[in-house]
Amino acid sequence: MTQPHHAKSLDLVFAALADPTRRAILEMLLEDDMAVTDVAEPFEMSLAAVSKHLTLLMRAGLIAQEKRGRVKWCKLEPDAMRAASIWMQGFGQFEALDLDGLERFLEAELNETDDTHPT
Amino acid sequence: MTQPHHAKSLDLVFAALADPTRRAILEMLLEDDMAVTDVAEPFEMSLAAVSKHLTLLMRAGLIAQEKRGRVKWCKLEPDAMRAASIWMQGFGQFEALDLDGLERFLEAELNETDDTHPT
DNA sequence: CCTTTGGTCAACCATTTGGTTGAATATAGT
DNA sequence: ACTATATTCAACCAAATGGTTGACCAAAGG
Repeated sequence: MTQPHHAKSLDLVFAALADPTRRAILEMLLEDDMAVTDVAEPFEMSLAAVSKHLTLLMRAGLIAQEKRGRVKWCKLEPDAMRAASIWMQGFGQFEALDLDGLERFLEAELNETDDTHPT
Repeated sequence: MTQPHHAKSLDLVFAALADPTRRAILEMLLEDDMAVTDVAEPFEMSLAAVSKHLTLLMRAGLIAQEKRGRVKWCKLEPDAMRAASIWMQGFGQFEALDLDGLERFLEAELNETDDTHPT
C-alpha cells in the first residue's frame, strides 16, 4: 500500500463531515467541551446513535475523548481539518478566511440544524 | 423542510470529497477539461463506475458536464467548494492559504493516488 | 447501412452507514 | 449492598456506496 497516511485521513475527515448531525456536534464542541450525554441531548435520536457518530468523529481525528470518572468528555480537535482545508484551497482561489461569508454561513447552519436537533 | 439549501449541499460536497477516486478526478480536472472516457482512462475500474462518480460530483455541483457531439465534457466547478471551505475555516485558525503546506500536500496526494489510478 | 465509439442504464452484489432496541459494563451516590 | 447514571456493545434493519457486467442509445465514420 503506497497510501501515505494522507489519503485515508482525508477520506475519514470528509466522510465525517458529510453528515449534518456530526457537523452540528462539531459546532457545539466549538463552544465548549461536553460529555457524551450532553452532546446527545439536543438530538432526536438515541444516545447509542450519537455515540456512534462520536466514534466516527474520533476515528477521523476531529475530536478527542477523555474519560474522567464515569463521564467521557468530548473535545474538539480542529487540527484534523487542516489537511482537508488545505486540500480544498488548492481549488478555486476563494480568498481564505472570508469572515463575512463565514459569519452568514455559520448562522445559516445553526438555524438549519434545527431540523436535526430541534430545541 | 426547513433545510435551507446550505446543509444538503454541504452533505453532498463533503460526501463527494470523501472518496479518493473522486478527489483524483477533481485534481485531473484542475489541469484541464476532459471527456468522460479520458477521465476514466487512468483508473483501474470500469467506465460505468467512473460515470457514477461523475454523477455524484455533478450532484454535488463540483463539476459541470456539457455534451458536444457524442462527447461529454467535464469541467471543474470549484465554487461549489466555497461553502464547505468556509465552513471548515470556522474551526481552528489554520491560516488560510498555507501555500507551503498546500504544495507538500498536493504532491503527496498525487503520489498516493497512484494506488487509485496507476500509470 | 453497418460498425465503432462515447456514455448511460439496469440489475446485481458486498460493504458501509445511520438508525433502532435491549443487554452489558463501569462508576457514583445513598 | 443497592440503585441510578453514563456509556458502550450486539444484533438487527433499511438505505446508500462502490463496484461489476451486459444491454442499450446516440453520434460519427466508413
